Amino acid sequence: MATAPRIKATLDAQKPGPVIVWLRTDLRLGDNPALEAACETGRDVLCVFILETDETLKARGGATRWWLHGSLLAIGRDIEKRGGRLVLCKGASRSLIPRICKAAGAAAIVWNRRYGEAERTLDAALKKQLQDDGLVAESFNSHLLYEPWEVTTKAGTPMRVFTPFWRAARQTHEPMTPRPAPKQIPDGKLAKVKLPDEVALDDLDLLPTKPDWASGMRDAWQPGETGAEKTLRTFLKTGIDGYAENRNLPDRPSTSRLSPYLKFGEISPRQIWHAVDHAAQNGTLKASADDVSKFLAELGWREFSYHLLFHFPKLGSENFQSKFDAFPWASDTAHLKAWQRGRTGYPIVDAAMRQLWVTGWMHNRMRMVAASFLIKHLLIDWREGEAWFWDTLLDADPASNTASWQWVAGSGADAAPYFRIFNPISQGQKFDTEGNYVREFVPELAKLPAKYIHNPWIAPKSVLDAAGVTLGETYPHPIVDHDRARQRALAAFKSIGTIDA
DNA sequence: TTTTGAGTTGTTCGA
DNA sequence: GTCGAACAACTCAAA
Repeated sequence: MATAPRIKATLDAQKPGPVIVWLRTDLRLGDNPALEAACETGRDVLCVFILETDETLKARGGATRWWLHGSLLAIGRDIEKRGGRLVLCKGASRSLIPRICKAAGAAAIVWNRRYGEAERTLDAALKKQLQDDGLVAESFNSHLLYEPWEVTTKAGTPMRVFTPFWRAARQTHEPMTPRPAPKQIPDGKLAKVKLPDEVALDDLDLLPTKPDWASGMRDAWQPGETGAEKTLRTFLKTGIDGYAENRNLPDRPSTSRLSPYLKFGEISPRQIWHAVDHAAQNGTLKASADDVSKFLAELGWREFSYHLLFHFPKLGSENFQSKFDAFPWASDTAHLKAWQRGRTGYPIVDAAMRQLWVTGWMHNRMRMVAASFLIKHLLIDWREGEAWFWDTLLDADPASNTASWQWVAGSGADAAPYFRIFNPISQGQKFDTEGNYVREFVPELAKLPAKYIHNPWIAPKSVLDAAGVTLGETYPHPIVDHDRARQRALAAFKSIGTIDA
C-alpha cells in the first residue's frame, strides 16, 4: 500500500526541464512525498521556499519566525549535502511561483498539501494556472495521517466528536509507512542560475533584533530535521514510559516536545507513528499499552483539529457553536495584559504564561489552565487568547491552536461542559505539588514553601517576609477572586444556554 | 425515524 | 480525609 509517489509517468510525455519542489510546511527531507516524487524523475530538482506575503494568508507569529530561520538554515544545508540548493524568496507566492517556474524552465512543480481555506484557494488557483501553462503540477499528503475527507460518519458527513473520529480514522487504513530521504537532490544546470527575487536567508529578516528576545528559545530548542529526530529518540527513551500519568506534570520532560517540529513539518506524523508503533511491536519500547495509546491519541487530536479546520474553515475566527456569539465577553485590557505577561497573581497561571514568553512553548496541561483562566476567570474572548498564542508559540498551528481554544471556551466541537472551570490553586497543588515549575518561571516566589507557593496570599506575613515576598510589590495580588470569578463565569454560561444555534 | 449511549483533561459540597 | 453526586441541556453517531 505504501508506495512511492510518482509523477514520472506523466512527465515522460512532457517537454524537458527541471522539477520544482515548493517547500512550505514540510521542511524535511525524510518522508517527503513531493521531494521524493521530484527526485524519482531523474531530472534536475530545485527546492524553493517562499516567505509568503499574499494578503489572504494569516501573518506569521513572531516566535515562529525565529524558528523558521533555524529551520531554513538547517534544511538548506541538508539539501546542499545532497548536491542541491534551496532557493529563498519573499513575496506573494501567487505571482512568484509562476515566475520561478518560467525562469527555471521547469517542466513540473510539486508540493505537499496544506489545509487552511486561504492556502487551499491559493494553491488550487496556482495549480490550475500552471497546468494551463503546460506544466505538470502535483500535490501530495505529507502533513497528516489521514486526509480530512477520508474520515466521515456512516452518513458521509464530517465528524464532530473526537472519540468516534479517532476510532473511524484508525479503521480506514494504517498510516502509511514513512519513506526514506532521497540520497541525491541534484540541481544540475540550475546550480548557477540566479532566479528572480532570490534572496539570502538573512534578508528574510526572521530574527528579532531590537530587542533580541530569543535567547530562551535558543537554549531550549534546535530547529530542523536533526533536532526533530533527536527529540523523538529522547522521548522514546525517557518520556513515553509512564506518559499516561507523567504528561500532566509540567516540571518534567515527560511530554514529547515534538509540536514545533510537527508544525513546520520537520518530522512527519507518520514518522512519529511508526517509530512508536514499531518499537512497541518489537518490544524495544518500555511503555504500557496505555502510555502508547494515550500518546498516539495526541496525534489523533492533531488530525481531528485539521479535520475540523478543513470542514469548518472559519474555525479560527468564528464560534463553532453559534450560540456563543451571544456570550457576554468582557473587554479589559489591563486584565488581558496581566495574563499575557504572567502577572495575574495566580502563580501557576503566571508560571505558564512566562514559560511561553521565555521559551516559546507551554506544557499541555498548563495551556488548559492558562486558557481556562483567561476565558472563565477573566471572561475574555478566546480569540484574544488564540491571537496571543499564535504570536508567542513556536508550535502555533492553524488547526490545533484554534480548535483547542474553542474546546476550552466550550464553543468548539465536542465541547467541554460549561462547568469545567479550572481552579488555578488546586491545579497547581495537584500537578506541581512541590512548586518546582512555579519556582523555575516565577523566581520571585522561589523561596516560598510548597504549602503556600500556589496561594501566597494566605501565607502568614512571617513566611512571606522570610521568602522575600511582598504582595502588591514583588508579586501581584490576585487580579480576580477565584470564587467570585467562578460564579460570574457560571452565570455567563447560563445566560447563553437556551439561545438557539 | 426514533432511540440510546456517550461525550480528553473539573470542582464543589455534603455525607 | 474520602467519596459520590450534582452541576444544563445538548448534540453527535450509530443502531
